[in-house]
Amino acid sequence: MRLATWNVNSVRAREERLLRWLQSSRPDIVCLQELKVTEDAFPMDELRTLGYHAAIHGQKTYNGVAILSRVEPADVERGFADGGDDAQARLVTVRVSGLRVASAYVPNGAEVGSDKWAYKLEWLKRLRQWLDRRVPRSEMFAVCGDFNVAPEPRDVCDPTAWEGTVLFHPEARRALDEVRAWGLVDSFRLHHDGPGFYSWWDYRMLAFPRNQGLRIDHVFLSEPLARRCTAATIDRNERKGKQPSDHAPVVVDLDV
DNA sequence: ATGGTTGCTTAGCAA
Repeated sequence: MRLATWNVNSVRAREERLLRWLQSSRPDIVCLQELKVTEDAFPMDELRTLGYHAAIHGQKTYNGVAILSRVEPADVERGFADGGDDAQARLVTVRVSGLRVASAYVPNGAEVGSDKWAYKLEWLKRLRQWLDRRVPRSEMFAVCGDFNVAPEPRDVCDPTAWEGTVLFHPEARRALDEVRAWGLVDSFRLHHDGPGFYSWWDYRMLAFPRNQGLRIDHVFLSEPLARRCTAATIDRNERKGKQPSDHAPVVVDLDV
């Protein structure tokens, strides 16, 4: 089974590329982030033609997440449902093919010290609490998405320059560590050790051709599922060409 | 400190 995550940065702007990529990569399950549309504007008919169902948590203009799957999903859950502020559409969860899968769009945080920064740290804390409350560690579980945090120096093109920014800040890394301490395995690092692997490159300053990126998109797996992960890749090719997203898809293969 | 780019929405925000 092939599982992928991709921040498409507007599903309308990326519709053609998304459809083309689905046909070439043939994933069974795809977590999408930054749809920037409500559910009624989601290109459901086109995706159905390619054989996908979709669980959508949409929002106008900002955010918006979805999970595409070849098998019809069950138990669709939107947001944390923890009694806190769920106004921003950043989390959707399904059960499908014996797995539980979550698509997450962690807040960017704008600027260290801002309200949005506080919201980012709080959101990661709520994600850990949600895992504690809702997901048994024995489950085959994957939480995939744009975490807007690079875990380690090897995940950053220039760690010294990026140190202390919202994407590579000690507090954000600690908050992500707390999420992972639930018992999540970074699938990409099961298969690749070195630096130089990134999933996001700024549109500006020729960041992509210079490979000045960060690895902020992740597929985190529960222990039972991590044991079945046979491959993990970042599809750099999808960042090339006309009108790419600023993020590349991350793809894992699972022996399930 | 600022700028560089893209997307959504209509000059400015978010990333």
